[in-house]
Amino acid sequence: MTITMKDVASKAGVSLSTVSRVINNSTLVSKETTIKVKKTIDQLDYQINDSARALRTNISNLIGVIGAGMDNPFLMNALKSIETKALKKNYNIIYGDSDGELEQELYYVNMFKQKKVDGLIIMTANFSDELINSVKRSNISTIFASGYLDQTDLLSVTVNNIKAAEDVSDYLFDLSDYFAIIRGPYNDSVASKERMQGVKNKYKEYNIDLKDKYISEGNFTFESGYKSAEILLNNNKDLKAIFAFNDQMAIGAIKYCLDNKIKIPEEISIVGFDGIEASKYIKPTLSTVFQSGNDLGSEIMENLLKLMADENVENDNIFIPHKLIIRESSI
Amino acid sequence: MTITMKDVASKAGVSLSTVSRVINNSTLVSKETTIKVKKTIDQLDYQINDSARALRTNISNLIGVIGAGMDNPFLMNALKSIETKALKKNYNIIYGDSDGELEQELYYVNMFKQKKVDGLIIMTANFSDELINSVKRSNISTIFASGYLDQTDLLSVTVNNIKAAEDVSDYLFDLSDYFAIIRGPYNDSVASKERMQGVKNKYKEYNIDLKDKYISEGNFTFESGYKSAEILLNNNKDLKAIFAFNDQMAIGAIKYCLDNKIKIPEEISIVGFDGIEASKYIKPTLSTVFQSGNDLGSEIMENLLKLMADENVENDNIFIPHKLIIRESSI
DNA sequence: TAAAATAATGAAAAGGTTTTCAGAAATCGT
DNA sequence: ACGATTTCTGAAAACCTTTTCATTATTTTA
Repeated sequence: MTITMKDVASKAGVSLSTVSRVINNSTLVSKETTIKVKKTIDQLDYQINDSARALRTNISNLIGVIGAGMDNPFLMNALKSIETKALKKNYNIIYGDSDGELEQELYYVNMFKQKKVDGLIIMTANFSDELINSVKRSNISTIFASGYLDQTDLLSVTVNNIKAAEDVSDYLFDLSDYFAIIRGPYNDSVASKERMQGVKNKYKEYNIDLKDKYISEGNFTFESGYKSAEILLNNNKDLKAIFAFNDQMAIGAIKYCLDNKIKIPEEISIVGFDGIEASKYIKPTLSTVFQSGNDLGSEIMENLLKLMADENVENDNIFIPHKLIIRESSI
Repeated sequence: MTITMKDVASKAGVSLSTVSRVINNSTLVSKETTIKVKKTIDQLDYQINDSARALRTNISNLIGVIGAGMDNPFLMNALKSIETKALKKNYNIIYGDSDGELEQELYYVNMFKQKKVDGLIIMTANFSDELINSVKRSNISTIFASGYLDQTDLLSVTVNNIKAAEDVSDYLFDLSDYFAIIRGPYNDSVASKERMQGVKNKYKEYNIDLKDKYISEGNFTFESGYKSAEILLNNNKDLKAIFAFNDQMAIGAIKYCLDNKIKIPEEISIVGFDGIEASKYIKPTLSTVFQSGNDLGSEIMENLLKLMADENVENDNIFIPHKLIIRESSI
């Protein structure tokens, strides 16, 4: 039923090989033949069978991406950028969202192995050993992109979470004797872990005790930010500043303050992380660490392409720029 | 280099066919052989070659989705739901974002044809004739999901944009003699067109003149909402209500009002569309037409699976529920 | 117990490409 | 004008599965 190269060949009166050559822009076919074949391809509305091609060439033109959280605008910006870059090189993105479930992640890695993806991008919240091992065994060119990796044989692209958190800490210590933190899930997020590290570094540097009651665990949602703000403000009567590990939680925290007539930034300063578009359009506008999803995506793809081409990649851990942007939610 | 079924077969001391049978859970292989083969598969870490399988079976286990706007949380919710449902049936999602470019869309349809996707979901902003024709020619089971389609041989799943806009109109006419609209791009969005139709219906029903100056064209971004609010408020001194065709634009409009000390809802009521999570966390909270991305995704997949299984689908145009939710931004 | 049915296995074809190898036709150099 | 290149084309193998058909071994039936 479906039209194959064979049909094209016989209709055009040439051999299979010739048709294939035309399709792949081989130089060794005469101009007239090329035209003739192309015309028949159009006439028959012939479509390449990518499975057959992939089988033969061992190239799938597929890049697998495993991520956590399609409700995360920053991640989606990065994904969009990845997709755009990929398409330019004729790669299609095959995306699997794990929702943070390890089992899902492993399942996806397996599926992607079977699909023989040419490259793999891991943007999961956490990098479990099982995941890393499964990826390593696969021998697929892979970029990790939620945080730093200490394994020298693996490549990561990420914002410098530690440094960024240190920047925020420095800024907030200027405003107040201490500040509270709305972090991500304790065991499930590299980014959260790293940002926490940055905070700890600064608390230590300034010799200030980082008490447990300064810290609340959220899960990167608006709602968890709202609830965390309530807890933190109740437990710390003189609290003057909160650092939330993403913008959604920061916005949730702001909402809690507004609902409870707590003045921002007069009574409390709030800083987020990511710099999503919405952070500019809430009132008060949100102070936040801006990182560009576009930057992340570009850097990921650039390096992945190098990796796939077996070129040397200069650095194990690549950082994208970040910038603390002060807006109305902090003073 | 790569391990194939042949390797498994010879190591396990059985034939190729037997290995294949074990992998595909055929009943006609003895218990012992099954165990033996499975063990060797584990030992060798054998992975199926999906290209070969797809070539042979003509089933790719791939579902193509073409969408516009990964920065649209509602769309992403739907996509997430699609993906979850798909995975349960062992389908992988291959997503292409067109950014509203027709050329991109056609390109993706072509790529997906070549990849021999088993099903196709079109969530682009607009359904151009070219796109529709290309899809039709492909003979791939397809669901359209941004708006209603009058072609009886195609299936669409969408919120009832017309009815929803009528609901909002009725509500706003209760508040004020007229209201302004922030719509989507003129030619590029079915949803916008349909919602506009709903508005027009009600203006007509109540015999009110829908003046051009009541309408501003946005592009579904925060920023365009902000700018549109400025234009509308400047051109209509006694304006009491604005209907924005999505939540982002509504939030942008709110921001403009707050920036300019225009009281919401006392001086102006604002209603959005979609009911994204953020609409609950801005201040004032946003009145909006809620539709569930989850509903949309489920309904799409359910019908797509039926379509792919050649089952009859009862309805050409399937509507998912919507609900006008009144919050603080309107009275 | 012999014939018939069932269960388990293997050999081989088919699916649609790409690519190597060989060969024919055309062009070149001298 | 002849052999040597160069240009173009075709035949056939290979990629890795699934599946049909045939075959052997086992169990059932009368």
